[in-house]
Amino acid sequence: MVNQENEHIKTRERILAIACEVFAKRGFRNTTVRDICQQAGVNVASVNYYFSSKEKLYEEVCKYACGISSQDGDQRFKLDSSGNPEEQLKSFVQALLTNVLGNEPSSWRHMIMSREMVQPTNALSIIVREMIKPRFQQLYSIVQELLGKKASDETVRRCCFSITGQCLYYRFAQPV
Amino acid sequence: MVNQENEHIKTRERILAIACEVFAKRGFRNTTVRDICQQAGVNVASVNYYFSSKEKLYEEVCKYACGISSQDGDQRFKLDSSGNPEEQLKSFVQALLTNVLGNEPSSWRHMIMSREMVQPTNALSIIVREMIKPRFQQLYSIVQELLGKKASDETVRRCCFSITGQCLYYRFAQPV
DNA sequence: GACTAATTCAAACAAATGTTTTATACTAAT
DNA sequence: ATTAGTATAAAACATTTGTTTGAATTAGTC
Repeated sequence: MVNQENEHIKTRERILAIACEVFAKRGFRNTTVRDICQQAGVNVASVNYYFSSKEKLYEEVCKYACGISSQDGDQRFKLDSSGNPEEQLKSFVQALLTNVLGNEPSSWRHMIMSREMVQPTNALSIIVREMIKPRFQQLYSIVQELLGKKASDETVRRCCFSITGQCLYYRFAQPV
Repeated sequence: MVNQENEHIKTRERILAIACEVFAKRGFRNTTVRDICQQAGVNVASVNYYFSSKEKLYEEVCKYACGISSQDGDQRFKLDSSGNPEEQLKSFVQALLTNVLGNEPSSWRHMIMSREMVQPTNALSIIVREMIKPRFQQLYSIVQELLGKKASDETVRRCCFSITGQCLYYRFAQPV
């Protein structure tokens, strides 16, 4: 076999897809390799064959989440950079909320993100930061334009914290 | 031995105290009975002897957290029901923030609460709800008085969500 | 001081779980 | 068709971990 990139995607991707869901749903420790493999319909050894360990698989899941974020998600976030700041902020919040609260396949990314925030695992929270930082930057510029030049950096940051805080709270409070 | 209530508190309480910290710090699944016992300086069998299982010990920890909440915490919350609504709200937020952000021994309660919100375990989140609900009620009445009679229930609730959301966000965002 | 109940301890047990192994089936190039 | 590299499968392995056991020790009671 020659083309290592395009072949065997089937099982490898199947594992990755299932792993995303179940890691998001149950967390790292509550997820067993056997669970993933059973749901994916592959052999138990497959995880170590393709990802060499459960931990590496989880890293791959996180990277995948970040990758999607810079494709899918951020596109949705960047759609309307045309309107005035008020409208931009409105659509930003709307996009964030639908992303955060959605039950669609996209929501598992935020589940993993939430987990990482409460229980950071290794250096993976750094990867997660790659997903959070750009969004925060975006929101920061919107708020800055909205408040004008006179607003101090600290003020703008606090406003951003306040906004994202209110949005993310709905995710955390969902089980309550 | 006769007085079952007052004797042997030493090791039992020592286990409980350590368990609170380590469960809060590492979560349920990442905590081993051996860890707790080693840190507490007791034998491995002690957990099952006094609490009959790791899960029951965790329940006990949660109940303990709620118990403290209705003693310590809520006292701090109820201190100044004298001032006007604005002051009450201010002191409420202040109390919540110091409780949420504090590194003192009291903060482990909120760590466990946070975990339960992201990853509810069994019916224990019900117990946690006992800690959350009364506070929310308190905040609700403050906000209601602040907004006047004309404010709808939904409006008041949303304001409460907004406030607690902003406060709790600082806990979740701490690792970031 | 003897006796009974409670506690502590070391060891072992049993189940779960990540990982490795070894053999077999498959795929593609020569 | 043969062969070499790849993928899959079943079983076994090794470790972790919650729990149990049974003996030894301690504490309280008469």
